[in-house]
Parts: sequence; structure tokens; C-alpha cells
Amino acid sequence: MAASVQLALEQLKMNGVRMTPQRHAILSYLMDSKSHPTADEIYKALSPAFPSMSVATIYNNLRLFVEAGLVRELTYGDDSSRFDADLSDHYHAICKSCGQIVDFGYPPLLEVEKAASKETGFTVQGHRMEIYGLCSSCNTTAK
Amino acid sequence: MAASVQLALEQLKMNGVRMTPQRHAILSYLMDSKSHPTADEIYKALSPAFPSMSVATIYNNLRLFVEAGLVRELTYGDDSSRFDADLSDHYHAICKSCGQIVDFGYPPLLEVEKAASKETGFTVQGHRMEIYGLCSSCNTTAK
DNA sequence: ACGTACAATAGTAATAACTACTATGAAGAA
DNA sequence: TTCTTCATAGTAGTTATTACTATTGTACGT
Ligand SMILES: [Mn+2]
Ligand SMILES: [Mn+2]
Ligand SMILES: [Zn+2]
Ligand SMILES: [Zn+2]
Repeated sequence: MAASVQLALEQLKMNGVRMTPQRHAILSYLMDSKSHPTADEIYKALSPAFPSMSVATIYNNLRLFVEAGLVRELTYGDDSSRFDADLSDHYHAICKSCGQIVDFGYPPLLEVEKAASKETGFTVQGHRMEIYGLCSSCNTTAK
Repeated sequence: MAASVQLALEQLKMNGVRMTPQRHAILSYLMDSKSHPTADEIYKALSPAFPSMSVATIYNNLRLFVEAGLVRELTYGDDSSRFDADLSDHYHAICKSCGQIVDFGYPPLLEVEKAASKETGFTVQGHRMEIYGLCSSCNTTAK
């Protein structure tokens, strides 16, 4: 994991992006995490190590990473965005009770893209799909 | 269209929800519309007829309709929600350039729900899926 | 190592969508 | 009509995110 952070930041440096401790910390945290954290969760997690770090720095760098294609942003209505450094092809299942986001694999829905293109005349660039329900632990807890 | 508005409001009356001109206007507008409008678009559209109507009234009633199952809310990250009174089974294609939302039909993705349930242990309640790309008019305009 | 240029940061103000709150007004029951 | 209750208008508050600005720090050439 640590190696690929270095690699990613080297990659960025080509485009005039400088290596800073904050940047390194945010990206490492995301790459080590499986929890799809929010900007604020990242902020709280890194605060002990970087007591003076600004929330704006978190947002700035997350946007930078997303634009560089190193991280994916997951948006959910009014709630805060979540971020995923796992670029592999996968979908998400979201628990309506506790909010946790779990990865799952499934072949990309190319059929639907084709059908949509044919019916709407769109030039399709991609799609979004996610499953909603109750995770196993919330399911046993709730009646 | 006008008939089903009456029907819907009769339905609501059973649950102690009163019929008001604003409520009627908002629901009619949504049912006549194919454009998946935002709260603000509805507000602007009805302002001439209801010059004193409050934005809060739009939000209050949209929430009421959504909770009553008369309207579906479509959420998109930071952007404002859009509302759809078409309850029939359909998906959406969204233009990344002009933002328009177009309906298209496709059989519900039950396979994916099953697969997700098996892999994650979730009790699946539903899913969200939409296509992104360029609509035909934006496609010809842009180089 | 040193100096310079300019990107990045911290801190804060601003924005935008939405919600909460409160006093006034109107439906509908009796 | 009178009373109860719900809805409305108007406004203040909330929250996530962005914009702005002065200061700091990184990288590169010397
Ligand atoms: Mn993921
Ligand atoms: Mn629709
Ligand atoms: Zn859960
Ligand atoms: Zn378009």
C-alpha cells in the first residue's frame, strides 16, 4: 500500500503537483481504508497526527485526487460524499440502517448501456448502480 | 392527468392531509411534467399563479408526496434533488452536458440484487441505476 | 546550502440546498 | 358559527462544500 502511494504521488509530480505530508497522509489513509470514508472522517482520523490541518485541505486534495483519477467520489443526495481509492471494477451495497458501504463484484452492465443508448439516442459514457438494503448485522439487530 | 391529481389528493385526505391550492398546484405540475424538475424550478413555475407562496411550502409538500409514495426523489450529490411523479418502472439517462434526464425502459435488475445479497449477506430492498452520457442534441453541438 | 518561484496550506468567509421554527390563516368537524 | 388542527409564509438555522487570502513550504536551479 505504502509503495503505491509513493507511485501515485510520483505520477502527480509530473503535472506540477507537489508532495506534501498532508497529501501523502490523506492518500495513504484512503488506500489503506475499506470503509469509503467521508471528508470529515478523514479529517478526524488525521487530526491527531496533523493537529493544524485545515478541513479545506482535505477537500482540496480529495478533489485533486478525483480529477487525477486516483480516487472515486460516491455521492448520496444531501449526505456527504464518500471516497474510494479502490479503482478495481466493483459495485456497492449500502445499508439503509447503519450506512455502511460494502463492495461486491458483478460484471459491468454493458447490456443496459446499449439498450439505453438505443432507446434514448444518448452517447453513453458510463453508469451508476448500487444496491440498497440492510447489512447482515443490522438485519439481526432490528426486528 | 387532472383526474389522477384529484384521486391522489383524495387518497391523502384519508390520512388527515388537507387539500390546499398550493398542494394541488405542485402535484399537478409534477404530474404534467416530463422534465423531472427541481424544487426551485417548481417554485419559479408556480410563482406567477401563487405570488406569495413560500419555498418552504414546496419542500414541505414534496417531502409529503415522497413519503406518501406519490412521487420519487432523485438525488445527485451536491446538486438539488429532482422529482418524478411517474411511478412506472423505468430508469433514467442523464446528460452530463445539459443535465436533462430522459426516461428509458429496461427489465428490473433482479439478477444483480440476488448476486449482491449472496456476496454481501445484505437483505436487499432495492437498487439505483442510471446511465450517464451525452444526449443526442448535446452530442451534435459539441465537437 | 541558498534563493527564488509559485504551489499548498490554514483559517475563515461565502454559498447553496434544505430544514426548523413560529406566528398567522384557513379546512373541516360539531 | 365556533373550535381544533393542519398548512402556509416568512425567516432563521444547519450542513457540506467552495472561494478567498495571507502565509508557509516544496522543489528546482544555482
Ligand atoms: Mn468500494
Ligand atoms: Mn422518470
Ligand atoms: Zn447496517
Ligand atoms: Zn444534453
